[in-house]
Amino acid sequence: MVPSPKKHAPAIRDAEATKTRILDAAEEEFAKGGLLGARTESIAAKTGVTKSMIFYHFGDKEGLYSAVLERAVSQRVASIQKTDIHNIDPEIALKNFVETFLRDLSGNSHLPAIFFYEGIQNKGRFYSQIAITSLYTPIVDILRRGTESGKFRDVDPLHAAVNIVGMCVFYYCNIDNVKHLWPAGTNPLSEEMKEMHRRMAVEQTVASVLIR
Amino acid sequence: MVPSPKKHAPAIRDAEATKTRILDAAEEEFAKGGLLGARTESIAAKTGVTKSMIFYHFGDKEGLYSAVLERAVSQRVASIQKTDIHNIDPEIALKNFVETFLRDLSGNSHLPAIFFYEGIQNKGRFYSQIAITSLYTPIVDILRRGTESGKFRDVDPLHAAVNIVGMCVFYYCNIDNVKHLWPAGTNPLSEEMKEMHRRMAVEQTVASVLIR
DNA sequence: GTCTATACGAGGATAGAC
DNA sequence: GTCTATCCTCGTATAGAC
Repeated sequence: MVPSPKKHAPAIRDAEATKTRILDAAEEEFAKGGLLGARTESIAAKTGVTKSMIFYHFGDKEGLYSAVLERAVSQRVASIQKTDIHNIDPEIALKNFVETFLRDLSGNSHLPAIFFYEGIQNKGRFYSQIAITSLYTPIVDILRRGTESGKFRDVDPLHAAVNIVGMCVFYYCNIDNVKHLWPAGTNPLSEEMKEMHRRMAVEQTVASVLIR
Repeated sequence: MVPSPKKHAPAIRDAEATKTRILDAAEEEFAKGGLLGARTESIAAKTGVTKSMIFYHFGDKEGLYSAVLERAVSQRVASIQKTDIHNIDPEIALKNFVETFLRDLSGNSHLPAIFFYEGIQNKGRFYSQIAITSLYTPIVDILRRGTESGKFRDVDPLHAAVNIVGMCVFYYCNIDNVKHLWPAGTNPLSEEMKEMHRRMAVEQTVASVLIR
């Protein structure tokens, strides 16, 4: 008796679910290698579908990439809008913003690397213009208010904002690099470590601009 | 009369000079795309020699990559050894270290991106273990001394050090991303801008850990 | 909507002339 | 030590069956 050629069980036919699964896997892969380094093959493998599905749903690799960025940015924007950054006290506003930003990152730690890659590899060709504005503008505004009110030092708000973001995201961008600083076995993405990083980053951010 | 087939004038035969030119071009290329994204072809083009020369002199792409990292790290180490980081006053030591680090970077602004890539793409497989130690150990030591002496806040020295490095290098890692924050035409790598960044980063670094 | 099979281009690496 | 020509693998993308 001829054994029926066992093919892959064609998974449940649910376009939206498949798209989401692909997006999640892609996010992970793009975070590792950027648009250039990501392999559609390995995204497919992670997702559990075939490569063709990626092209079916997203056209081409760049289409998938754009979709990932788009989803990420809209989440960011939504989160910012829920945050109280217009508090009269600029110190509280700054604290709120950074705190929320870091909580978002600890929930999805792939994003810093993705946007980093986007800037360096593609020079922001795809999206980061918007992402940048939505991230930096609030910080710059808060810093200006802080300086005017006399609570913050007389910093250059643009440079200060860039440096603050750097302080917040570097840890997540460099996990595999910096993890060797801690004893072997320490998980830099454990809740404890992420919370510790958040606490330190918030403290240092505020201290870095406050009048002393 | 038959025109002699004009070939490329085989450049001056100077192995060392050629190797250096290749290394310089490679540094630039690796800074843009990391080991994965760099194209031997375009390194060769920048250098003005053919692809084969790369393989002749460095064996393969990874060999070239290692050579670039090696050169960079040895420069870093040499620079650190010339810096007064053992000053009795931890504030001065920290200022010295960061100031020197940033001056080095402004002289070769490719390095942050290269080491960033190395960490994220190759997980430090090639070199950064050493690079990391040579960079972070001094900072951590200074922070410990500062906390013990009561001049610095009671920070977690490892997290604080990571955040400080992030504050210093982020600007250089993200030039093409953040440059849109300034008026069009502003050159983020001009001496004025680099100096401004250095001043702000030093100030913020010190303020971020100092008792207030 | 999902799979298999395959075309095709890009890029790392080698062979061999000069 | 440098160049030209070529090989071969890998990875994006498409065609077509189910």
